[in-house]
Amino acid sequence: MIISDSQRMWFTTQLLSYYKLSGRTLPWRTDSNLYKIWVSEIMLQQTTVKTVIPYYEKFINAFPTVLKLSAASLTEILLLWQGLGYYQRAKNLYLGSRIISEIYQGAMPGTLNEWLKIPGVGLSTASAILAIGTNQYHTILDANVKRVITRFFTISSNNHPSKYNKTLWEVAQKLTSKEEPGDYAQAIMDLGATVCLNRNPECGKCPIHLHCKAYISNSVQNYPEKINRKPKTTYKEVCLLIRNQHNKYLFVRNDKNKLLESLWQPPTFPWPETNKIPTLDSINGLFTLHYPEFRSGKIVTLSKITHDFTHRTNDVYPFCIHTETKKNPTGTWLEIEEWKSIPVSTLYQKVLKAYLSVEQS
DNA sequence: CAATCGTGGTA
DNA sequence: TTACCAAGATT
Repeated sequence: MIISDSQRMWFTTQLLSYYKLSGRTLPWRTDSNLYKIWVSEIMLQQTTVKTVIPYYEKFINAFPTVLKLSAASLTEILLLWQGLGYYQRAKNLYLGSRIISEIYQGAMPGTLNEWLKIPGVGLSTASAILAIGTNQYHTILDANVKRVITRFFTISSNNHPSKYNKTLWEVAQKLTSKEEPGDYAQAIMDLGATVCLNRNPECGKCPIHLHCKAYISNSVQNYPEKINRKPKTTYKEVCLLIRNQHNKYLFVRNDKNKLLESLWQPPTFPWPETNKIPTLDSINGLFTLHYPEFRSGKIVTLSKITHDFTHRTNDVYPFCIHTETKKNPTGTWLEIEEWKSIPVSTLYQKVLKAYLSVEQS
């Protein structure tokens, strides 16, 4: 793809004046610094601005500097992150804050290679941080940029995803403003997020639509190409609300599975039968296998909870077990409403809230 | 490198 | 209701 200097100049000029005129006012754009931009960029990975804003405000309020963040505990951080998803990001921010505090003495890194060593920071995020934070000449390639440039040049993958991605990086780089790379990065993201929308783009409001190949050929809806996803599978599990003689419930931290790792939840075990649902009688064998110390006591069957992830559906079959154990298992005993003091995923918040509403009725 | 990792919004 | 998708990185 050949892009001349004059093409680039026109493209960037249009975007920069668009940004100056109608760029969004966002929390991480006011009273900004590299730390806050880093936090915002991590939160915004695969997550919409609207969802991020309240999380960002709470996070920066609790951890206003990288040193404050590095002095926190992972639990404190996950408490503020719960419900936002992709929890490895929170752990990476924590790890990164420790690196910056110890290796860089709290000074935010100023080069691309330094940022690329921070966990969770890839090429696009590192470039965004430096372009926006320091106006260094770096190119970003996020979903917004991909949407804008695949439409503008009608770029297709032709079943060569690797070559496709390489082309996108090259085009994105050739278009990047050399004078104002920071504003340019924010301009093209604002355009993608508010005008060049995935569905129902508002091409009439677009500052570059007159030269947009997809607009000219009336094929905007064909770009970018849709991602072929694997068919979603259903995963069934039994969830145990284990209640002891002090009216406390057992919570455990997920240290085994990558999904929802480091978050807390009631104990669970997988339900292997695809076509049968777990019942009081049928869970007995597996219950004995997984939690022999809690075999005694009454068992109450609760309603199924379903939760959709991107790649699979979880069907959770909760049971409430009454037990009188003096053993101290791995985990912690809490009053049912005390789950709010530990980080819990949206999935298990659903389970707990449903149980609580049944308990009260 | 294709699969994995969360959640809420939207059509 | 279901499917798709968002300021991607990692393995």
